[in-house]
Amino acid sequence: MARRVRTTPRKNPKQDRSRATVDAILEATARVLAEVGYERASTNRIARVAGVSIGSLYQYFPGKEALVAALVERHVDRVTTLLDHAFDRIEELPPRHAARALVTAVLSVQVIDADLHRLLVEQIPRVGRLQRVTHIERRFVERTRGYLQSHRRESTIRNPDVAAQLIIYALHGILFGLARADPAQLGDNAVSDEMVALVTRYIAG
Amino acid sequence: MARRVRTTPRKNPKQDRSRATVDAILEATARVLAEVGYERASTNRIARVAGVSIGSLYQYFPGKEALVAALVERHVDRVTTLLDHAFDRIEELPPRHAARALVTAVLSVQVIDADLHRLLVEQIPRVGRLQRVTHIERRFVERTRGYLQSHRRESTIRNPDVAAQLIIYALHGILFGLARADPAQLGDNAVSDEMVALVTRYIAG
Amino acid sequence: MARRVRTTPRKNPKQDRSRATVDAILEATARVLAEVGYERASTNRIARVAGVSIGSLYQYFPGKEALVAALVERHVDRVTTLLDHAFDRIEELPPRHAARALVTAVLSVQVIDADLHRLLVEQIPRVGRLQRVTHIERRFVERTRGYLQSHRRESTIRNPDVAAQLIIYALHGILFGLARADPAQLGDNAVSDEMVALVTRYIAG
Amino acid sequence: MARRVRTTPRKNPKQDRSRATVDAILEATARVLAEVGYERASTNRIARVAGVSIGSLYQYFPGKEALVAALVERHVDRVTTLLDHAFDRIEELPPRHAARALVTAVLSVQVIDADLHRLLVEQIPRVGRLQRVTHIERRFVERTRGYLQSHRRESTIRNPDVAAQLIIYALHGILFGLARADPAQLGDNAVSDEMVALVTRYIAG
DNA sequence: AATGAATGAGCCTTCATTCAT
DNA sequence: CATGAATGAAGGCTCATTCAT
Repeated sequence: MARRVRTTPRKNPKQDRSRATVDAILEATARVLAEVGYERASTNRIARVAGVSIGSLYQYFPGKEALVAALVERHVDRVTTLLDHAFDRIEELPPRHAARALVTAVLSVQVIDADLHRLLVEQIPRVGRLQRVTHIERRFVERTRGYLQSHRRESTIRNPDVAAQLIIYALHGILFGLARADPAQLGDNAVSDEMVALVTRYIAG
Repeated sequence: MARRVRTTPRKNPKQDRSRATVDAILEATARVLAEVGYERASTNRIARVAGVSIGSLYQYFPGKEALVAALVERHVDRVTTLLDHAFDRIEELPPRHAARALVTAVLSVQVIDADLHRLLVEQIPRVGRLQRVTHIERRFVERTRGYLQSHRRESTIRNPDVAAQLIIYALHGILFGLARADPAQLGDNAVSDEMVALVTRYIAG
Repeated sequence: MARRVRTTPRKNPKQDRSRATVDAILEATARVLAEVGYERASTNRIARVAGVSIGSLYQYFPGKEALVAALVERHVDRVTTLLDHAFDRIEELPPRHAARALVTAVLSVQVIDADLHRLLVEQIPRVGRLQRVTHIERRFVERTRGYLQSHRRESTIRNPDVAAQLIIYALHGILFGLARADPAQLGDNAVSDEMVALVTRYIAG
Repeated sequence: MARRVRTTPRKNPKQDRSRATVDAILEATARVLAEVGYERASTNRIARVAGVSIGSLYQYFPGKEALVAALVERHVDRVTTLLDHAFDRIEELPPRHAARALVTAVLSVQVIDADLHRLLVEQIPRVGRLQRVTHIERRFVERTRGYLQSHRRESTIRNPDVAAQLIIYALHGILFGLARADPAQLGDNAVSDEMVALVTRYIAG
């Protein structure tokens, strides 16, 4: 179904000049992706937007997939970091407050780079190893399960495995559903309060 | 940003032979889309798979986008019909039971044509008018809001507008989250029960 | 050392129009090859010279190698036919006269398409299956050995295996040596007489 | 037809380090040429194999053709030297023995650098001044003619001009014919004896 | 209507070559 | 002198689309 194509960078930039080039290329990739989508994003276009020759682009990345893969990598790293810190705090809280912290954490993913995140999740064909985007999700699920397990006594949840998935997928779905329907709502307190209510009633019944 | 291209069928098949041709083409489109993705699905390939000459294909569809659009159209129609019937029944039920009926309805979307649905939602670049896929979602939200409003007295929901969105997006997210993570769970009763619990506690909390 | 690339034609021309296209392409391939050599012969250039779009070229041939392979095929077929007829006659002759007939046959290869033959033998990188050019040579050797064996009694040759190779390679070498140094000599009777002498003394010495 | 490109080295290595660099580059050129052929031999690749930066390569050679030209030059020089010494001895011999000495000399070309020789003769596009490879051949012919002329009395040859060409081209052809068909035979005494017989009968017939 | 040959814009990619460091 | 980042012309190839038959 999919030819395997190398998606790892070709060389690690050693000099400052090259690092700048690589950055410009990735920045341009994100922009072009946002503007015209994966399909219509061509390496030539990306190079042009980056203000870099097509040759330079290929010096560092073996193709379009690699560009996106690098972008994903970077984004996943950032989000994972953010997320782990958030959960370190949540761990200590009782369900009532954990729910709000959780919702806040999920919403904050948008903050890092809202457009990019949607882009990467929605627009990228799920070819091969790009699935790393779902890594974030798995990690969210993992930590949520951990929480539900250790707070079993204070919670109505009897099946942490399933519940953790439902919670995360639900929040994720809400996030993107709202983004699709009307992004403005994402900043609305009434909305986040309602999200908190949804989760609170579920886990603290 | 996007060339406007005609995406409506060129002619309505009046004769049976034509209808058969059109069907073969759409079927082939779905298959090829599933096999290689939108980007690498070529009209020539689709024509070949359909056992039809490329010329004939263009006789009925003005281009690749139109093929996908027609596929979407067909799918949306089917799902919408299914959905409307489901909601006609839900309307009558009290929140406790409505929750289960709703979950069932949402899960049944998968039943119609699981792969196609995911395909259309995930893989199709959001170019222009393909957003019609989200039509289904909007309709679900609409009817859910209707339900919440008319059953306000029996429910804890105070903000039907927001709540309807959360519920639908949440269920949608769960549907696809599970499909991504482990499709087998979709048939698991423990899972659907938990989904029901999530919704029930929220609206009948 | 060499990526394997398909070198067989993509489709067999069914209509007259396509046959004409294929012919034009092959003719152009030969011309371009002669003009600029294999390395600098680009598919785009060939298409241009053929008065055909690059797309058409790729409709029939998957790449440069395939073009040359087709050319080789055609040439080899022609030469092989010519050669077999010549040997049918030689078979009957005593060594003295066989030598002249052989020299004539070898020289006649030039007649079919002198430039093309040199081109194919000399200029084509010996990638993979292009070695079919040497098919001609092997066949010449084969039939010469057959002759030497069946005429053993009238000849001084004791080792037909080696001798057949020497004779053919020698004549081949002379052919191309003269062509390189001064093609005009190829039509000179003094030269062909001397070639006959060389072979005659060797086998009927 | 061919852009004129400088093919002479840019500077003469004066220091030992430079000479080592140049040698490494030429060695790498030969290796890469043998591995992937002229067409796919890139200067970057050669530089990498030579363990030298691409910049350094261009410090000494103005381009790819120059690399090959230098290689040719070196090879031609070596072979010419070898050949001249051989002929100095042949000059003194009567035809019977001269034939063997000649065959030995021709075969010894292979010894110097068999692969390289074939490479240079066969694979190098006949662009422009690379024809210098044929220089060797011309020189062989020259000296053979000289021999035939001065030994006219002991020989059956009446036309030294033509005969010299035939002999050299024949031996050359045999050399490469055998190399193509089965290189192992090149070391076989039965084969060299037969080559001697071919020449002996011709000139001393 | 159906066919499929032909088209050519445009994408991906390589590689000889330059030049600032 | 050496380095290697950067360049961009040019080639290979695909594929949406048209149109003569």
